[in-house]
Amino acid sequence: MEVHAPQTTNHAASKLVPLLLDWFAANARDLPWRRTRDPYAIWVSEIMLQQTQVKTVIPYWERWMSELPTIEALATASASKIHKMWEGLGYYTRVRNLQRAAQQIVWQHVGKFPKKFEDILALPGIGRYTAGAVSSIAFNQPRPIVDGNVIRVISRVFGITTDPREKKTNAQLWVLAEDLVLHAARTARHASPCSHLNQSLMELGALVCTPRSPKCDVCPINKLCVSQKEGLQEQIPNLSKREAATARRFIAFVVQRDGKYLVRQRPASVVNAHLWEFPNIEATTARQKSAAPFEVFSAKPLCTIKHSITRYRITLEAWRAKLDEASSKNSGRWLNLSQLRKLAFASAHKKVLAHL
DNA sequence: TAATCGTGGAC
DNA sequence: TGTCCAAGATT
Repeated sequence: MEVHAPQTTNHAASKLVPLLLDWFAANARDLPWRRTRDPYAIWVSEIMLQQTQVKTVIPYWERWMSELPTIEALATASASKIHKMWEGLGYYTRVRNLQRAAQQIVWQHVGKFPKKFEDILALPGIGRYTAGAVSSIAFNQPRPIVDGNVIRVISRVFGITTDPREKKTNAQLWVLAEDLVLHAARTARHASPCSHLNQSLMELGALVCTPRSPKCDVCPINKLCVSQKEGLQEQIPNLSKREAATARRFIAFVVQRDGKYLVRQRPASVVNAHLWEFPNIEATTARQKSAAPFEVFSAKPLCTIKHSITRYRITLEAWRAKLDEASSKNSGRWLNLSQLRKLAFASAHKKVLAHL
């Protein structure tokens, strides 16, 4: 077999790949989705893991695979069920795209998860990273991946000091990641080399090559690492700083009548779309105060929840309140506690619910 | 392209 | 305790 790989990085790849594969074989965590090669199960794990820590995902993934063990089961599940199963994970568009993709697989691929990279990439909610992850992990195909871990590991090893989010630098990272996985594909010493090479980069980033205080002394590739040699571990990756968070305050109204509470479902195309909440308004200055159809009657708030959504630091005060019948327009539903607990609530409002 | 989308872990 | 940020995708 003739292989025409770029000369520049092939040398580095030939040294890095065996070190990474050996390290992964000895140090990989026993994560539940690593006990299967079912592409559906691996796909679900990848969607859940987007911007979400492993520790958080594990119980969600276990529950999901128990309740919705097949693509067919997901494709036909109710919207309320999939939202409830995702409750607390955040980025709720993910779960709707997951189901849309399952339905697309049923129509277009006879219910069987596609193996062709372009078909995987065409599914809703699957971008370049996730397509590469499922291709390599489930099917051992030599497709590169670049996630937050890989950005850190590769940019440190190769001493890349430019911002990895810049187009040019990002493209460079994908090329380097591809060099590595292509080299792994030619390695006969390990089973599933593409799967394990890609996972080794992420695992190394998660366990050793961490954002702060990387454990360079136990790193399997420290002798090849430019950052380690030059002491640039804390400078790389060179990410620009985030915008400072903005404070916002919301008032939620807990209205009770005959053992039932008034709740509403958030509309599409807003934060926490489709999730349930107690009626609320954003607190503004007294001068601009908007007329709320509620009259607060308790002297103290029921509870005060502090949380953050993207770049907003939010304080949510929940008050017992009466409905102003004159101005109320039947916006919401009256449900008892048992019924409320079956709905998917936005996280802050779920905490309010816990106080009732 | 840059902004947006959630939440909780970790230090 | 505030800050960063975690197996990104979409618009």
